[in-house]
Amino acid sequence: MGGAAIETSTETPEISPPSTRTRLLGAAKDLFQSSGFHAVGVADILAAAAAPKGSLYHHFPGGKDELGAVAVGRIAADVTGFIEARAAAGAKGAVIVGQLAEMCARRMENVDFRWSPLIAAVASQAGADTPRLAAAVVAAYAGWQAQLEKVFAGEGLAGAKASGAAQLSVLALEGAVILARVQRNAAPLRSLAPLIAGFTAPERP
Amino acid sequence: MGGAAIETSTETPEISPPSTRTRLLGAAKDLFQSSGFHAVGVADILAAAAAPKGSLYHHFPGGKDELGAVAVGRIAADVTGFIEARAAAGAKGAVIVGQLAEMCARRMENVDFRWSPLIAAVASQAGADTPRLAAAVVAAYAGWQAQLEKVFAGEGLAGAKASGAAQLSVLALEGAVILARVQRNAAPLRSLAPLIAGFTAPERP
DNA sequence: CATGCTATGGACCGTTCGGTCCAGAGGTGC
DNA sequence: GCACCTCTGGACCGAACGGTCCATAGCATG
Repeated sequence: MGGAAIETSTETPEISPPSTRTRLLGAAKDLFQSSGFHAVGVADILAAAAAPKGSLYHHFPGGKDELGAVAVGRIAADVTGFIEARAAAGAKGAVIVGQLAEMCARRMENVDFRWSPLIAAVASQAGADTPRLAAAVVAAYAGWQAQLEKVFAGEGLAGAKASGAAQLSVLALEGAVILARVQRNAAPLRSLAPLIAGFTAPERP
Repeated sequence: MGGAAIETSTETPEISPPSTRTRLLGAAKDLFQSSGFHAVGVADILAAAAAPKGSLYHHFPGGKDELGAVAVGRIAADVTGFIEARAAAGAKGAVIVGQLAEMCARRMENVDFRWSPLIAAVASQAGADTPRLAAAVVAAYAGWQAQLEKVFAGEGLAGAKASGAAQLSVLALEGAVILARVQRNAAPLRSLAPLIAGFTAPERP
């Protein structure tokens, strides 16, 4: 394990070793998105990350729950970053959602629909026994929605309308991902862009 | 593989013992919708149904997988029946979807969002290790979509448009259920009716 | 009554689960 | 050198998992 490289790209204000912890998170992200939370065992994550058990519980004393929560946070941050970048580039909200959907579609097609982006697969499994995971999921959805709402508002939609459009975007994306995965067909994802565009179009006379 | 002829065995075709098999199915339906597939153990189902283990594997030799598949078939049939009834009564597609959403909203509010209708919670967990469950989920979505498509077509929408509207209805319902559950707020569900209505409104001249 | 079949009641099984514990490697400051 | 700390490696654990097995209860038949 080369310890020379230092990645400061992530948060963790303290000294942050890039190696094991990062690999654990990467493996967790990938596996949770592939199979959901309950279907993945810590042994699977450990194997994928080539890490021993002790390391996991050293870096994540909260165990699987905490690992899942942080992983969801990372996934959410990926999406958040994408939205932010596109918004900064001046893209309209409907376009951003369309690009997000197209990205999801491509990635799912590439792996034969054995994996799905976003967190729908995890969202429906967070319960009282996994408080941190549940909180992370709530935060992720709230974050996306708030961000999109700002974008929509920025392009002139009235408050309630912007909020509704943001909510619709998130729910449609998650629903489309589920449907696409089950049907092994990206069509639902590709139907989103015109839908959002229509919803956010200026009022009809 | 296509059709996925899941034997839903509608309503006790033989001598009807209202007993063990029915209780098992009811418990399975409820628990899977509450917590998803992997999070529920057969012991939980057994306890909720007050049935011994032997009975489960007598009635469902395929084990948990088969039980889940049949349970999903029942859930799907419930919804199918509702759509059929409303359609027969002459309701428009958009209205039916709105009523479905409102029904979901009410039920989720009643149990403080600890339970969700439909099968989103199960859909994202069906994998290669649960072939029957996966097939049942596919069949459920396909069934709803086909049924709604027929309703939309019946009220004058062109083929592609009717198909799109049906797909949108299903994906939006599932997405809204997930979002509503996570946020503990039925607002996403209540935003659906106008959305579908707008989408299926007659083309502007 | 004897037979045969379905359904039930649990004891029991091997596996896998998430989690704990501790010995020690490797670095850093005194 | 020594003490101290973070991090790694993996043996180990009790509990829970899904599933098998069989004795037998109930109830139709011959």
